[in-house]
Amino acid sequence: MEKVIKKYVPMTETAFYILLSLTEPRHGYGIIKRVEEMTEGRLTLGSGTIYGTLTKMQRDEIITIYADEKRKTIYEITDIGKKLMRVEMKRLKELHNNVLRFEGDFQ
Amino acid sequence: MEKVIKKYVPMTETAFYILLSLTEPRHGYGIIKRVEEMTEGRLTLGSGTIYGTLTKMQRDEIITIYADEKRKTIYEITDIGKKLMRVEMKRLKELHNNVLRFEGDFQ
DNA sequence: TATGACTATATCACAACGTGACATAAACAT
DNA sequence: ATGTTTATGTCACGTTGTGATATAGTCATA
Repeated sequence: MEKVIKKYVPMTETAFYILLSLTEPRHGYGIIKRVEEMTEGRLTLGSGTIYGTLTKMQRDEIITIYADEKRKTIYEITDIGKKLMRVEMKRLKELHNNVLRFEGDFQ
Repeated sequence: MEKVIKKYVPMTETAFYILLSLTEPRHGYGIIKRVEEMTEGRLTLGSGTIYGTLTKMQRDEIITIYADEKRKTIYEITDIGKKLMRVEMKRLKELHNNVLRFEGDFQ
């Protein structure tokens, strides 16, 4: 297990949705809009969050630059990033199982 | 929507499992053991995490003291805490739906 | 009865994270 | 021209989880 996966799991909701939006290459602003769409407006990422996180993820080789246009830096997910997502998704399934198991106790 | 719910959602995995373990009243150390059990050993909470979080949650009336024995302070979840858990569980279901929708893209 | 393992709580410094404010500027429609 | 949207970046701030450190009671066993 790569060290970087331990570092990123458990992932924050923010980081998870950023990576989930990279099913195809996108730039920062495009990610913000895509996350809004996927969460039906519930989640709007701040500019500090998105550009800070993208820089950090690029440093850790979770994502990489796909294209560098004048006013857009477009990122794509790497193979390490995909592996990270598989691990995180497994954790989210465990979480979901526990939700189903115990939700009756909180009604 | 109570202010405290906005403050606690999205919840960290740690906070979520602490509350999920309170399907019945427990003390700090008992919560640590219960969370280990629920996650099959994956998650062991540090002492700083558990006692810090319990103090904070008590201050915010998410949990309350159920019994105060010599060497054990036993907590239970409040009605506000249960409502918070219902909101958080709804969010986790949205997350899980998105996992199912897009997991194929990360294989 | 001493020894070690386990139970139980508490505090502290530290690093990491998300956030909004602020700044800058290009693109585009009215 | 004017305002809105697109687009990126930096910064200070508060919150969080964590492990180290400390303290101490309980319990089995050698």
